[in-house]
Amino acid sequence: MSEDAAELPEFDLYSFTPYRLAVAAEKLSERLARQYRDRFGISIPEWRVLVHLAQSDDVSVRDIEARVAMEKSKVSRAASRLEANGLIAKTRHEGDKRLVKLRLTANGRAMMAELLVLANAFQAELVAELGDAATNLETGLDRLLALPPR
Amino acid sequence: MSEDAAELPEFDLYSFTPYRLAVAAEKLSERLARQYRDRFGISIPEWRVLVHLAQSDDVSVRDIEARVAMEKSKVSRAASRLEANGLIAKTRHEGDKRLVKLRLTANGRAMMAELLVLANAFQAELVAELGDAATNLETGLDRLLALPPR
DNA sequence: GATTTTTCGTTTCATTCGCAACGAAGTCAA
DNA sequence: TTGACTTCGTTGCGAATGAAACGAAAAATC
Repeated sequence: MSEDAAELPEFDLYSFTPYRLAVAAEKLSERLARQYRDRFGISIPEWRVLVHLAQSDDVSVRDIEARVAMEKSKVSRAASRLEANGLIAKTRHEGDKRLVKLRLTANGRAMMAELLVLANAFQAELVAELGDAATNLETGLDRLLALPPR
Repeated sequence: MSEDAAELPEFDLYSFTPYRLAVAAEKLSERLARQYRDRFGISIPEWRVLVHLAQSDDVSVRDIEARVAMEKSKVSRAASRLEANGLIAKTRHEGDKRLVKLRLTANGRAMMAELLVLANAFQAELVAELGDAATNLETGLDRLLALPPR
């Protein structure tokens, strides 16, 4: 008997965790990115650099690469744009001349003062929207982020 | 008195949910993408198209755009690559000639037979790795994905 | 102290992306 | 019918991306 095409294994995209996670992340990112863009004219990579600089001054590109999960070329380009826009200053490290020191300018600090308030509000609103599930989500993310790379 | 730079609001990047979610999603995606690439030579957009085609045949670009959360241009280009590689066939819809009908070729089906097994194994392994937290994560994602867009 | 190795940040290159514009096809309304 | 409007999929364009190559500087090795 001539057979139909073989059956494929069962698989449900909508319960596939990597897919769900990607869609959820994109959803939040887009929501947030819209705020940054509209209010401050910055992108997500730029946002990450700025946030890290707000937490600790005089950081190198390498530091940021390690701490905010971004390729160094991405960091480098984001930093250049931020410098061009007068939000950060780039100077050479005195001791080790390979390193760059990134630091918020006065303008940058002023902007971050606004931006961080907004970010905190975003987080609070999100937690409120999620209700009970907020705790579940964070527990899951904790565990996931703690998984060894492979 | 000349004042130091004003204090910035407290903000912790590592407890900021959009950031955590983005990093987690990227972590899983990368892990998965490596498998696809190494074993089958396909990208994530191509993967999404293929998976949807495995679930329901004769789909249009518009359908995929709606169901797998991808821009139509991304779908279109992914489909073109897949066609060039002989994994799917593109034909015009008979009734409405604007539409394209996408369908797995025999080669495509054969590959998906393998690929889907791998995907299921990936999911199972992930759940095992997450342990209890797997349920938490899914509950959180359910709620997050159900949030109205804004 | 000279020379190999490593680290740091930038830049080049090819690819991919999102957005807008487009032609083709279908729908709707006068 | 005819003309306006919408929908579908592709493509052109400029921007962004990751990977690799690069020069400069520091560290390690001999």
